Amino acid sequence: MTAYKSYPKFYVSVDCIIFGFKDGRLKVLIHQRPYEPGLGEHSLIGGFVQTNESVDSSAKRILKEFTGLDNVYMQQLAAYGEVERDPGERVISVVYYALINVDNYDTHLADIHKTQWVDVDQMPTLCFDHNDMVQKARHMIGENIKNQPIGSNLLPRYFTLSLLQTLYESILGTSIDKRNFRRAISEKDYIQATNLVDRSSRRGATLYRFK
Amino acid sequence: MTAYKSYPKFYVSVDCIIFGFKDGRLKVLIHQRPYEPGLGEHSLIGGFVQTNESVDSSAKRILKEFTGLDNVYMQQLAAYGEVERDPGERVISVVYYALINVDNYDTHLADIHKTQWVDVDQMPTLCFDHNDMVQKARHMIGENIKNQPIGSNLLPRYFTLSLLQTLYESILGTSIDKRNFRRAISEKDYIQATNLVDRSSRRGATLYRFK
DNA sequence: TCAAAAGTGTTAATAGTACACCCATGA
DNA sequence: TCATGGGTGTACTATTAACACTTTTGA
Repeated sequence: MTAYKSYPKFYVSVDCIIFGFKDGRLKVLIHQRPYEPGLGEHSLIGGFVQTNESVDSSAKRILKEFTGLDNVYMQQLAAYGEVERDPGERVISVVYYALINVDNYDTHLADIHKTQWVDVDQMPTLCFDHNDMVQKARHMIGENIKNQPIGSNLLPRYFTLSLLQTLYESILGTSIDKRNFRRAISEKDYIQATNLVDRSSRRGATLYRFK
Repeated sequence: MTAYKSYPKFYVSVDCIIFGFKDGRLKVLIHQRPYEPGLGEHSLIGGFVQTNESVDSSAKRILKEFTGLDNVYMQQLAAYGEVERDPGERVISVVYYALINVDNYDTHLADIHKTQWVDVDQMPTLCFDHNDMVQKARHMIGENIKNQPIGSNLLPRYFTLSLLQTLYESILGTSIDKRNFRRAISEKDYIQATNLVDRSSRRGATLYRFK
C-alpha cells in the first residue's frame, strides 16, 4: 500500500524523568534496570511504545505504571537517536519529564518497581545516555519556572512561602533573596495567600496555594 | 540476546523545517510529497531514518540531499508520535529545524526535488501534522533569536542593519523601533561594522558582519 | 529638487538587585 | 529568655520602550 516497505523499523522507547520535591530538594525517580543490557544499573523509568498508543500516551501509561499517577504535568524533552546509545539493540528514545507531588505517589508501586528518589545534584551514574537526559530536563525546568506556575505540580496543596522559595532555589541551583522573592511572588496572580497557618514553626507561617 | 523481542518496531522519519530569508521575509522550504499517502500534497522535506545512522545524522543527510548544504545550524524540535498522524502506516517523526542562507543553496537540487519557498505567514495546508510543526518551530526561533546570533545562518556574509532588522521583524512578527534596534545591535559583540558600503540605496548603508 | 532609505539621543517606565532588622512563639 | 523561622521596605542599577528629525544622493 505505502512506499515505506523498503525502510527499516526501530524499537521506540519512552524514558520519563520524574521530578519530585522532597526534604527540601529536587529529586528524580530512578530504579534498577530490570533487563539486559544494563541489568541492575541505575536507570530512568522507561518502557516501549506499543502499536495502539501514541508516544505521548505511552509516556502517560509508563508514568502511571510506576507512580499510580494520572493527569500529571508532563512535557516532551527530546528524542535521543544515537545508533549505539543502547548497546543491546538499536532503540530510539523519546524522553519526557514530569513533575509530581511526592505525597500522592503510590509507595506500593514504588516497592514493586524498587524505585527511589535521588537528589538531582547527586545523581549516580545512570545507564546509557540517561544522565544527559536529566541534565537537559533540569535546564528546561529552570527556564520554565520563571514564567509558569509549575511549582503547583511539585508542592502540596497548601505551602509556606519558605517552602516555595526552597523549591525555586533547588531548581535554579542558586540562593534567592527572601524579600525579593516574596515581592515577586506577591505579584504573580496564580499564587494566593489563604487564611490558614502552618504551625510547624514557632511563629507560624501563612499558607499559600495555587489558583 | 535482549529482552526487547516482544516489542513492536516502527518506521521513524525525519522532517526538516528549513527556514530561509528571502525578499525580506522568513520562508520555509516545502515540496510536493512524492509518494502515497498524500501524494502531491504540500509537505515538509523529510525522509526515513536508516539503520546505520543516528537520527541527527539522518536529518543532516536529508538536508544535504535537498539543499546541497552541510554544516548548517540545525536543532531538534520534537518527536511527533500520534498513532494516526500518517494515514498510511504508523510513522513516528522526529522534527528538526534548520536555518540556511538561501544564496548558498543548490538550485539544481531544488529543481530536481521541486522544492519551493513559501512565506511563513502564508503557509499553505501541509500534509499530516506538518503545519503544527512549522508553527512550533517558528515559536522556537523567536525565543532563540533574542539571545543567540542565529541571524548569521540566514543572512549573507555582509548585510545592512536595515536588512537585519527586517529579518528580526519577520521572525518575531512585530515591528521594531529603528533606534532601539540599532542600539541593541551595537551592544552585541558578535555583530560588527565593516568599512564596506552597500550602494543599492541612494545614500549607501554600512555593511555589517557576524564575527 | 525631491523621494527614499540611512543614520542618530534623550527621557520615562519598568524590572531587577542589594541589603538588615523586628516579630511571634514554643521550648 | 532565647533560639527559630516569619515577615517587612527602600534605594540603586540596568533594561526596555517611546518618540522625530537630519543626512546623503541618485533619479
